[in-house]
Formats: sequence, C-alpha cells, structure tokens
Amino acid sequence: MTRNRVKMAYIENETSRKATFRKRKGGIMKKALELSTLCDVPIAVIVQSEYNSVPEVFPPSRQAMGNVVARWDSLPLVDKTKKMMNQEQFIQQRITKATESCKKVAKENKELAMKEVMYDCLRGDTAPCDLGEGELRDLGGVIDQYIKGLNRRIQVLMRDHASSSTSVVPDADVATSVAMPTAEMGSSSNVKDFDLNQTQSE
Amino acid sequence: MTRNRVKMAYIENETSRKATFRKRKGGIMKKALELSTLCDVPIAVIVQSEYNSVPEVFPPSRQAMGNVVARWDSLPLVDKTKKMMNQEQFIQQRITKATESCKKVAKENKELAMKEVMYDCLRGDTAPCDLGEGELRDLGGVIDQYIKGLNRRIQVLMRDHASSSTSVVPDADVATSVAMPTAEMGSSSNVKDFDLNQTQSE
DNA sequence: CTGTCTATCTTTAGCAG
DNA sequence: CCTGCTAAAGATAGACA
Repeated sequence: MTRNRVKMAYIENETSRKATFRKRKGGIMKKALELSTLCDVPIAVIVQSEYNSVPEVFPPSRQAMGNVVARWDSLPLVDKTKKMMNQEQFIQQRITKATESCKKVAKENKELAMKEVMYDCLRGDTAPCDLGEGELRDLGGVIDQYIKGLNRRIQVLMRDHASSSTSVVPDADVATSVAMPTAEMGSSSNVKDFDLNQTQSE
Repeated sequence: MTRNRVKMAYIENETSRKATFRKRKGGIMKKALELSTLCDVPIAVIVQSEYNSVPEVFPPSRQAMGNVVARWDSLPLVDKTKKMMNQEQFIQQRITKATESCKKVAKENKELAMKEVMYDCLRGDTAPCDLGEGELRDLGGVIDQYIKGLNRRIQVLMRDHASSSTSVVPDADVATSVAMPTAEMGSSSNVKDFDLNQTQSE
C-alpha cells in the first residue's frame, strides 16, 4: 500500500487535524526539550489551539517560561525589527531558496539528459543531426566536461602507474567512474526529483 | 560503520554543540511552521542562544508573535498555574510513564524467558529442579497461559472442523501459532529493548 | 561558516483495538 | 479519549568540500 505524501496544507478533515495536532504538538515539545537539553539554551514555546482553552507551553515551569518571554519583550524595538520580517518577506525568502535549488536540479537534469544523448550518439543509436542548435551547444559543453573528466582520470592512472611499476593499473577503476551506461538506464529513470519542502536558516 | 546513538545530554564539544544547535533550531522552526500550517493554530517559539544576541523567533512576523505572547501574558494566573507544573513535576511525570513502560517490557521479557525455559523442559534440555521456588511459580503461570492458548486454539479448530466436514483441519495452523522454537532461538536473542526516549503528552 | 551527502535514527499518518 | 503498530517520510550526526 502506497500512502500518499502528506501535503503541507490545512487539514480539512476534523478528526485527522485533531490527531495530527496532538501528535505534532507533542513532537514540538519534545524537540524543544531536546534542544534545551543538548545545547543548554533558554527556549519558549507557546501553542494555542481551539482544542484547549489554555495554551500549551514549554518549558513547563512558569518562571522559566516567563523569563524567556520577558527577555524577548524587553528587547529594543530595533533589535526585534532587525530580526523580524513580515510574513510576505518570510515566504519570499523560502521561494528564493527553493527557486535556486530548483534551477540547480533542473540544470543537473539537463546535463544528465545530455549525457544520455551523448551515449546514444556514441552507440550510434542517435545521430547528432537530430538535435537543434541549442541542444548541440549544450551537448558540446557536456562532452567537454566529460572529456576533461576522462583526462583527469588518465592523469591519475598514469601517475599511479609510474610510481608503482610492479602492478598493472586496474582498468576496472576506469570502468567504474566513467562507465558508459547500458540499456537499463531509461530516458527518465535517473532524473532527479525536486522538493520545495526544505528547512530555512536565518 | 555503526554510528553511536546520541545521548540526550549537554554536548560538551563546542563545535558539535553549535552545529547541533543550528540544525535543531532550524528543525524546530520548521516543525512550528508545519504545525501552524496543517492545523491553523497560533504558535510562538522563542529561542535564545549564546550564539545570537537576538533570539530566534517564530513566527517571523512581529505582530503574530506579539499576539501569541500577549494572549499568554493576559491569561489569569490561575489558568497559567493550572497548566503549569514545575520542572520537577514535569520530569517526575516522564519518569512515571517511563517506569510503567519499563515494567511492562520487563514483564514481557520475563515471560519470554520463562517460555524458553518451558521449551527447554519439554525438550528435556533442562530439569525443572534446576529452578528456584519463585521461578517455578512464574513458570507455572506461563505454562497456564500457554495451555489456555492451546485450549482456545483447540476449541476453534474443533468448531471449524464441525462446520466444514469436507476438509481436514490444517495442522500447519496450529504449528504456526504455538510452534515450539528450535535451536536458533538463543536465550537472549528475542529479549526486547527498552527505550526511555518517549514523547510525553499533557 | 555554509552547504552537501549518507547512514541511521525519529517522527508520524493511517489504521485497529 | 488513549495505546500500539507499521511503513514511509523526515530529521540529523558526522564527515567533508
């Protein structure tokens, strides 16, 4: 049974939402306890909910809780503002990061695809004339990278061979790092996924 | 390579502690975002640290943050107190729960061990006279349970046999549910672990 | 410091009792 | 409401670039 990936969105179903809330609230409180234990940092968590009239809080000591909140309250407005950004900026930051990662993955995917085309050409399965001008240029770049990799590998092998003249350089090593893929490498089988669900840092 | 389980204690090593702090702070903030998104609950997190002069907070909007904290502050003292317990009580609660689980697991382990003794006796590998008085009593309990299980199973099989007279009752079924373990069941191989690291609820 | 990778460990959604 | 289970997703320690 393949369970669906949980979407990061408001859970409409009342029962599920409540169950999720209970579980995740416990999870956050535990994480808070762990962080404060492992690193000895003051931390406060306040969770309001429609399920409890009184908010859940960490730490469970009123005084410790009050201390953290008070220190926050007493901060100069400038400091708060410096650290703060409004919700829009916050989301914008996530989008920016996600977009960067996305582009990076897209680029990698394109290079993988080009590499496959290259292998096709080498095997004679595809004629280069089937490609458009832009694709040919990209393919050229990939081939350049590939040849550079081969040359680096050759350098290493030749140096190794020179220093250790008693044994033959293992060709299997070359095969491992620059092997030509065989049929089971489908056209879409090795394309990477992209996931927006990433942690942001400050 | 078997990595060591991380102990839930203050991390002495400065570098590790800092790295852990950064990662886990991000983790908590992400969890907070997820919880507030999934269940649409107001939540506030404040993390002070020696690494940043200004605390890290969630949500990143000053106003939303202030709202949650203000609502907390405005609560009557009785309500706060009702929800609160001091650190000692908090830890005591965890210990109580953990102790219960521990006892339960210990009991299960003891029964498993007794069961193995019983099998040993049945096979003739161990003579019952090797056991102490208390162990004999426990063994008696286990055997009683076992025989009850066998009788229940027999009841079921006889009922099935009575209703479906066309087919022979499959003995393999009995073997599956009450099979006598063979040599590979080592004396300590099937003893359960106990882990104190559990989530507490309110 | 910041990001990356991967082997493990932890959390949790969904279901059953 | 709670507990337990399991498969899958997520978090993260440690090592490295």
